[in-house]
Amino acid sequence: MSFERTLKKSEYDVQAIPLEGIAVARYQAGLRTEARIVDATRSLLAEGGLEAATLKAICEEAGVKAGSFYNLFDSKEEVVIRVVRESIDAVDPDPGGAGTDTVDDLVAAFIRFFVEQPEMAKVYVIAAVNTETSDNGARRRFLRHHLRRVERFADAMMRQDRSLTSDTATMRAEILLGALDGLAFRWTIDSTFEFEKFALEAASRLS
Amino acid sequence: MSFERTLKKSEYDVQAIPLEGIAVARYQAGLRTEARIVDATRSLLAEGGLEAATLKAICEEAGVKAGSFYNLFDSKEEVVIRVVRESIDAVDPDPGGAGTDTVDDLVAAFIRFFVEQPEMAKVYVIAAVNTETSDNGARRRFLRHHLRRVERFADAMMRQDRSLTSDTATMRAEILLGALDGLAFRWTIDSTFEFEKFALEAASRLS
DNA sequence: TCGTAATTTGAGTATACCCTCAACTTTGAG
DNA sequence: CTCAAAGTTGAGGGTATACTCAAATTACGA
Repeated sequence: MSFERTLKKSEYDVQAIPLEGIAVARYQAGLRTEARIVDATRSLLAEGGLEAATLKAICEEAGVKAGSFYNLFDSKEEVVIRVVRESIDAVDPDPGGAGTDTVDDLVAAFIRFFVEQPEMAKVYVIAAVNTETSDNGARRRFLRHHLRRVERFADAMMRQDRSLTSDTATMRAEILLGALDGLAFRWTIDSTFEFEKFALEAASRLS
Repeated sequence: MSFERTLKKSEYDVQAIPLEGIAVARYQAGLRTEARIVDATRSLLAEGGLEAATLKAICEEAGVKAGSFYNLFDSKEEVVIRVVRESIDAVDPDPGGAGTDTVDDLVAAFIRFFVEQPEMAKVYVIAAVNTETSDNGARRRFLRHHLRRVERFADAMMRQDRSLTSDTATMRAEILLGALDGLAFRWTIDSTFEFEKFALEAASRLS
């Protein structure tokens, strides 16, 4: 077992940024292929979830052979996580992190992610649950993402109510996010569940 | 595609109960084997989750060959679901359904399931999420189980507060269960999360 | 134009899984 | 004791998966 790992092309910024002393020149062809693979993955995930996004399907959709895929990515998981993260970021009410978002904004963004991109949301849930035992790195990424979100919710709560201490705000944020996650999960089991209505009700009771 | 399906031995009550006109006599050997398979599955699930409970592992642990397994069960899923269900029933505060359980009882039972049988709880979550697209029967089973639970929570809430209407009680029950599920999910990602503390806090805010 | 290095190929490896089935052995009621 | 039915065997079918690599091809800076 080695602690080093090969850095893949896709991990470098566009156009040859040196990293750890190693420069990698990117060709246009490679960048385009990378984009096609990411697009193909996004489309497959949005259409049929994780089940549909097999390596074979991704490569066919992207018009690429498996070898090319692995020239650019370390694993299938890598591209899946990247796509899911991009999808979440796409509904962020305050991408710049200016600290101006309200609790309502954040709740609305959460709801929007699940309502507008249900398959992607399910992938997120499944990946988060499945990841636990096996991949430690992925698990930590999910945790970090969650903690950032808790912090933003807590900050928004404190901006709204100056008398809140940081601790109680964090606790309330965890509970509100827990409820939202749970209701979203509820909805993945039964798509007739009125997720939005319940989520808004929960938010009003918990913030 | 056929709408009929073969009934397996394990689906009959012990000792030859006729069902749909077909009687099946059970031998002691078969009953013992069935028990060994269920025990092996429970032990593997509790130890290493779904990942550990492969057919091969189950058969080895039970000291049985694959053919024997399939003489008794239709599929691996069948025995897994049975074990998970039994585990949930094992912490039921009111197994008889006498209608005497309080909200606190139900919350405590929920917490106990996750704290005492974490791996089993994860299996429950994973199975519920994964099941969605593929197996429709399993999905409906999970949904039915959830709805029963909502009903029990709602009933307990109404016993506690006579002024509650059935609708608002149901809504509150859904939200409380959502929060509990979400917090449990949160805890599967990070085992240092103080699940019990947050769950109790959520319960006090939501009931 | 040249040569290095990025990219692509695609057949193949490795592996894991659930499940089947025809032949054989054991059970236990009558 | 008999014998039909229950139970058992275990090799292997079928299918899917993610991933590898040596060799061929292409891009593009110098």
